[in-house]
Amino acid sequence: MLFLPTELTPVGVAVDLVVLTIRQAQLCALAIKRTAAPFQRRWALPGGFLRAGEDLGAAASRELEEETGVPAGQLLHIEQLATFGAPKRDPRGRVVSVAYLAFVAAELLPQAGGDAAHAAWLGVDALLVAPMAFDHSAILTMAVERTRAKIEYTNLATVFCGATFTIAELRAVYEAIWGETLDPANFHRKATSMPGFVVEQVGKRQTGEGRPARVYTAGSAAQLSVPIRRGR
Amino acid sequence: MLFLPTELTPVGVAVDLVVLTIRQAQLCALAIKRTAAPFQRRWALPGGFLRAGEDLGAAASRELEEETGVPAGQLLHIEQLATFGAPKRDPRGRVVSVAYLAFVAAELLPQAGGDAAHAAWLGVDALLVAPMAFDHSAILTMAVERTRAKIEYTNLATVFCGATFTIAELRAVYEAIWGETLDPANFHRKATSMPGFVVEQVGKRQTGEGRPARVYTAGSAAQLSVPIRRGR
DNA sequence: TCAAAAGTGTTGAAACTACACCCATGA
DNA sequence: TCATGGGTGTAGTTTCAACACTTTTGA
Repeated sequence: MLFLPTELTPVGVAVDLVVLTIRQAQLCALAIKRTAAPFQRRWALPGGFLRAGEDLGAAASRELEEETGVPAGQLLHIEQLATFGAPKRDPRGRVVSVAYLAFVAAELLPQAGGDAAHAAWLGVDALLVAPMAFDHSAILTMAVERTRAKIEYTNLATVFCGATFTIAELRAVYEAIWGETLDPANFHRKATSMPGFVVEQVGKRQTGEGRPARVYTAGSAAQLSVPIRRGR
Repeated sequence: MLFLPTELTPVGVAVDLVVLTIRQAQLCALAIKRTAAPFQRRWALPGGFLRAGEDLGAAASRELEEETGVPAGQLLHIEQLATFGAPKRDPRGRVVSVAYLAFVAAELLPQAGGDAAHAAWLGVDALLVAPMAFDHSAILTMAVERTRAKIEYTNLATVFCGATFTIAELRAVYEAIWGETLDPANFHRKATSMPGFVVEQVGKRQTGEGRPARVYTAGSAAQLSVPIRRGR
């Protein structure tokens, strides 16, 4: 283990982001349409190179704020997903990319699709059938799988809701991410009885027709003692 | 997103390994005693720099074989753990390290402690109380947590056993990794009734006193339909 | 009064824990 | 025959899915 930099091939270190939110009952990811070669006109994940003296997580947070305008904070989750480093993944040179996964509440996002037509929120299923730039389809696939698994045993689904939400809104998050419907009665019982999952607030809210629902905020239990289950 | 290499700080990309096995009913990791500065005489994880044109996973497998003599194959598991890239994690320069987690059956390992005194299998608890080189304590901590969680819902505990094993030997793996005892009767029922977890072989084996036990091999189900549970 | 969504009750099935008990071997 | 660990039986408890039913609102 001799040292830098003589024996080393030049390697670029990049950070790519899978930013997920829920729009129109669909799990959506932020995608950027490439305007230059390689992979011109294909969709790509937002990302960029690591800066001098910058921590990996800091680079990811910086990119997230640049692309969405949302500063790192409470109604937001960001975690490292995996690192992709196949020798030929970028035709221009050797680039190792550390992928991050972020969840953002839709209510925090600017109304429009972003700056011009080159950035868009696209449903992940639609995005995955189109060919994406680089190995970004593989990154997105892994991100969606991780997300589907993670909301089972953590309270991270609450991040997709705003600061306050009803149990039905929280259930809609699970249904959008898993693509299956859940029994409203059983989900309600489970969510409200799980210690630390959600915290009841004063007041009620009506979302369309029917009886108004109680309002909750996210609880403090990051790990759920009993998982929320998908179909078996 | 202009390109390489002008705007980039020189970054070294390394691969570090957490290699786990079970010895004397203890979860043990392979550690290397550093002989040079920095962190001279501290324990470090095995690792090295990524080579030109080499995939990350290939670099990890290569390091694993170099350090343990075990070629990548059946009785072995290796997966990416996480990437560590704090700016000051290596005092000699900027190094981003992709950590991998490997499980090896003890029976595959050479009998002695390895080549000389600078490599050793140490119990993870003992290793974690001593100060390690770089941020390797953090990497090892994450590896142990991942391992403890992962054997709950996958069949990876079988990797720590040899090609064939008894249910009691498999139970001993869980007990070593979790540091708690499990009910032999209930564990036996669960392991043998789980579809695809273990496959019964002809023959029996006696491990010390008592009735000889049936012999099994690992089944094909990577994910267990119902988790093996630790104490709640 | 009706439709719709929120929320509670109930029941039968399944899974789990704890532990009693039998089986097969060596000493 | 005793000690030891392998393996099966079983009873009480807990969890869960399914769905009936009540509550609260707007139209």
